Amino acid sequence: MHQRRTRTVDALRMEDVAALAGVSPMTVSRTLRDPGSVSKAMRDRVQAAVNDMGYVPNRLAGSLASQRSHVVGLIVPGLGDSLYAGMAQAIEGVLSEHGLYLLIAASHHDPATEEAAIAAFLAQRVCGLILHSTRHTDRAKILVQAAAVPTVEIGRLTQTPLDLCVSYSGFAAAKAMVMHLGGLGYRRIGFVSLPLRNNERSVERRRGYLAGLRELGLTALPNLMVEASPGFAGGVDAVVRLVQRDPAIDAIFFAADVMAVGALFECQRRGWAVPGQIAIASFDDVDLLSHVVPTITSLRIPREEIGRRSAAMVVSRLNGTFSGPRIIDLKFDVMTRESTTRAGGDIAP
Amino acid sequence: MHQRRTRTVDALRMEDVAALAGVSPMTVSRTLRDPGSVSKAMRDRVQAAVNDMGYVPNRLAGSLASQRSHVVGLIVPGLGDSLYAGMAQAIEGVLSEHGLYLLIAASHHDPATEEAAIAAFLAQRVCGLILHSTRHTDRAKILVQAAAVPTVEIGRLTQTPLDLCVSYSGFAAAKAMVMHLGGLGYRRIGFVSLPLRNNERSVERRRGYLAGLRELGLTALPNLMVEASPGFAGGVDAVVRLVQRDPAIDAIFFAADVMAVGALFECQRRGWAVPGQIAIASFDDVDLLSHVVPTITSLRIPREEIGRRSAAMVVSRLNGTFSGPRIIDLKFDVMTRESTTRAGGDIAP
DNA sequence: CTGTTAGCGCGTTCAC
DNA sequence: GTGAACGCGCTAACAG
Repeated sequence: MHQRRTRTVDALRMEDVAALAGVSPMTVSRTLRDPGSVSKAMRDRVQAAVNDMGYVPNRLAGSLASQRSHVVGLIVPGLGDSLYAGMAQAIEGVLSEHGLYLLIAASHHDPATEEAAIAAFLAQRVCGLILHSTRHTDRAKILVQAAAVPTVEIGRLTQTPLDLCVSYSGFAAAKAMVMHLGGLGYRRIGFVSLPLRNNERSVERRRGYLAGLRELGLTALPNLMVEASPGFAGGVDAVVRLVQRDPAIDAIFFAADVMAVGALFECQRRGWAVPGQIAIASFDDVDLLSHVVPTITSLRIPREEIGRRSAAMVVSRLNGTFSGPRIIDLKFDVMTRESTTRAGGDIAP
Repeated sequence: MHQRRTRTVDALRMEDVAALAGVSPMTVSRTLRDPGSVSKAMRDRVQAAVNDMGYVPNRLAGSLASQRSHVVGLIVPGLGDSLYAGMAQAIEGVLSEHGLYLLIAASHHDPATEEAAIAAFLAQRVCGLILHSTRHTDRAKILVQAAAVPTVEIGRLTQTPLDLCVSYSGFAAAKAMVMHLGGLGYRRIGFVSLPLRNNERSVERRRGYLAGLRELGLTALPNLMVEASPGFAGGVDAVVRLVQRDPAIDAIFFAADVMAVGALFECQRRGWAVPGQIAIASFDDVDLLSHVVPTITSLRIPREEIGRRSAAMVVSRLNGTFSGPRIIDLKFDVMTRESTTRAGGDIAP
């Protein structure tokens, strides 16, 4: 015969609280989840017992029973980059207002790593998923769609999201900046890209650059395009290479903010005037850009808004109050600053 | 009579996989958790069935049954600050190597908010807790200790941790920097603090500053100490206030990196020579400090190591392989850079 | 408004 | 090396 297994664990259960309060466990459960559904007398008795004992409900058991969890999964390339950290911060803020928690994993721009994280999160039965990447393995797509959990992709505006998408057009943004530089009179506009491998966003920005040139009637010169590693060092390296290849270059558009700042500092060290000899423009408006001397012209990307809206979409899907488009195209702005000012005066006619 | 509740949910269970593979659910469970404990023939049959069906196990149920979860909770002031984001990144890296996941919440430097997050995480039955703050409400302390879950505090070196602590001494670091500046010959050394309210780390750094002055035989002058808000703007504001109060000030030590950079830019705008008229030193070595012109002298804080070590401590506690001290005091370094170079030559005798 | 019953999908424990 | 029974702690569904 089996011997009845006895509880060796010391964590309190609802039953214990119920016993102290002299009610059934069900009343405790209701009191905790929906105090309004219980009479005031009961509620007070239960609350007192909960406080006295220091009872902490087991949400694992609750989620299993109710088939509903309170955890949203977020997968970003990494938290080291302030762009992703800022989005995560905004997401966490919205979720915590709604009693939801945030599980985070890093994909390191690798679809296989992302797939593993998705599988792990679905195993944890997350109630929603926010993915930075828009590029997934086939199995990842199948898993997400089978799980039928609200899923928002945020890294890029895709017309074929797994479910929902909130982002901005990197193509349009890059193009707008090139047009802006052209409007200021710049003609030899260089472009510094992030690594294009496994990164559709980089590719998209580069396409925007090329489209901008075309619209301006300028020829894309291979000498004016380089790929650089992220970070200050990448920008330093890139500006030096570009000027060596084409000393007549008059503006450089960097596909990421930190690179632009690194390049600016390198110009200062070498005595290259910014603006004057070289104008500098950047993507993705971090605080730093409006504090350096000179301040750097850049694109203001709605990163906090992407975070908030994506979290809000998950929340409204869970509430059943979702309505509106599945794809949200947020706007960006060109922030004109000192680093692109023309010598003589202002905007060319 | 009760009608037997029928499963309306479509998620697969082990039973389904087991049926397809022609084995018992138990064999599926074992195959997934410990493939070595099952014969190769069984293992292959089960794996095939799992893949065919796209089965994703339910870890909520698993954790409930085994009384063991795979989720670690992290509570930081916020993810917006790159310091915390960097730690979170390092923690996530170590945890994911060990099959653990990271739940994150922001405390916004508020003990009550922290308490709520701790309670929520314990309700989710996290298997470990990493807390940035070392200041907690009484109830938070009781909850953590009752949960008996490995807990690491990382924001500050405390001699009375809830359980474990990995950090560095902010007092010793601030003092070391002041001594360093004194050694370079600076005598009117100003100090810019972060808000002191609800922030033991700020208080500790300020104590270190005062101790350094004392050791140098210098008097602490109220005019040389200001409190500023974090961020570039705080630094801009602080440097201006300090110079107005005491035009003879020869060095300023900022208790946070971004403030120091903001101050440097403001000096450039106003034509105050750095170094020369004012030397600038900073706390907490972000990349930016070694890229600006001039580069900024600062303290290199072992933030990644704090992240890695704290996660490793949780992991080893879970493994039962933990040994070693409960409090780990990591070392910092003074990084001497251009912003504190003396006019004539180098270090004073 | 409150209590009873019957699982949620697994892992533990034991027997084979 | 494999299977059967039982319960982890909670909530859904229903009866009163």
